[in-house]
Amino acid sequence: MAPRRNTGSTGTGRRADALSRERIVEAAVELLDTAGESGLTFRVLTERLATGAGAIYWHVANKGELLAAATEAVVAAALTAAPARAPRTPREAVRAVALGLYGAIDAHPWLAPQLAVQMPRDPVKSVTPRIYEAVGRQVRALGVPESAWFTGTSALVHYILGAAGQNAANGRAARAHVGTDRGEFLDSVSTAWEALDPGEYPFVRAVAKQLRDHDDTEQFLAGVDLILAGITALHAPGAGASD
Amino acid sequence: MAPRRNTGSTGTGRRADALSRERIVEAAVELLDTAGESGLTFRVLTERLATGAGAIYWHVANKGELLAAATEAVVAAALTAAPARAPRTPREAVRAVALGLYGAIDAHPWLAPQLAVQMPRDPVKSVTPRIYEAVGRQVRALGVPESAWFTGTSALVHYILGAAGQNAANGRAARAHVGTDRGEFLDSVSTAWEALDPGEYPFVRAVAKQLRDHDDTEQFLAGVDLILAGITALHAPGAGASD
DNA sequence: ACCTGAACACCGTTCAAGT
DNA sequence: ACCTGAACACCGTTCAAGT
Repeated sequence: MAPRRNTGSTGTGRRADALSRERIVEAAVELLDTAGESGLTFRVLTERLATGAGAIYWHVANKGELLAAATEAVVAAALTAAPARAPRTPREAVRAVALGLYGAIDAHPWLAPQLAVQMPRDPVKSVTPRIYEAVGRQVRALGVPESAWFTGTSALVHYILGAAGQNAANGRAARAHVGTDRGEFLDSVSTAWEALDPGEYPFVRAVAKQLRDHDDTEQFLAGVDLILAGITALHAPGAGASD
Repeated sequence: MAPRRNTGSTGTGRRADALSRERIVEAAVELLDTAGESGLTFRVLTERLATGAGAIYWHVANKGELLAAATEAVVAAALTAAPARAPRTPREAVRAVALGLYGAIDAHPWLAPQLAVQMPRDPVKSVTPRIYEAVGRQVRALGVPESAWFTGTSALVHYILGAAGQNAANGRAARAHVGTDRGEFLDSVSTAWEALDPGEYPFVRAVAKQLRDHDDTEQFLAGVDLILAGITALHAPGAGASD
């Protein structure tokens, strides 16, 4: 049963700190950021907001809806934020949007699984069209034929979500090893890869040192460039290749 | 505390249906496939295997380890399975590996979030090196310089996981709408996209019909081809472009 | 209209006890 | 060495009752 929502004017004074869907979502994001997905609990949310469980359920149908709202709030903010430097070419514009999403997922690691699950769940109201619109506009600006728009955009979106998700999980894994930062963590993985069986894992051993030396963000952008190069190589023989 | 494991010879006759880590993992996969991730519960696992909870905990440290073991079993099988037609070129070989992973995630939708979380968690024993090895060997066979191996391989892996994850979530979402198959589901999404605000979502509206008409697997392979084209465009001016 | 908080059904995990 | 099953702490959700 869907809960009733704030239907508008309650007439007179509400307390300044009155409970609202907005405040609940805000508190949820804070909790997710500081304590991770398993840290978001109706009990601690209840304490933080100094209410009862029922109060939250009056504003929000269930935990899934709360997670969806938290996801949408954070992604909307990330897509709205202007890039540090105004992009001068379509390629730069694609990179900027990609970096914006990558950064948001890096800052809020709980976003990654959430986006994967939620994007198709409600593909209309949810965050999906926003992401496709933001990325797709820049693909269109590349000057490739319309038939290439959808393929190029969804390839980019899938790559961005996949790469950012792995990066976020890397951060979680690094944090799990006490006293280890991301660099040391990748270092130890690289060492372990070098020790794998040469017969079974020749390739992994060969790239182990590239894993050690790589910079996450650079690597991410290199992947974006690969897809961009593919888009312009398969389409648009003349235009759009400048940068 | 890590549980003790089966240390080997118990001497004499065990029951033919004796509990074992293998049987537990097998039952877990079955449960995940039929009931989804939320369907895997120690209680129903306990019933299915006709034991007590403690028995399972003797073989498996906790639920996370059980999920990791289930993931590895399924992915290993998918990577080992020979493709229907022997690939004749490096590009075909990349496509075959990509399709294998895509198909495994499509058949076992719970794999997608599991892979995202688990790959970095134990990047040595776990499934990660297997996937990188399988994909990377074919990238190497493309004939591009060694400096391009890692970037190209991780771009492909991230894309594959991202795309397969979205596809799996699409399936879940479609199944959630009663009496709706994947095609009807995408149809309704496409219609909804066409109804979005023209000022805010011009791009999404423009590609709505391509969303309706597309074939999931074709679309996935088109993305793989985009990355392959990018790899050969940015590297290997001479070799590797035949197909 | 909005909130309280006890109660319910369910979950992963532990552990003394058995064989 | 391997298994039993009651018990524990915790979770999301409901709902009669208050204001």
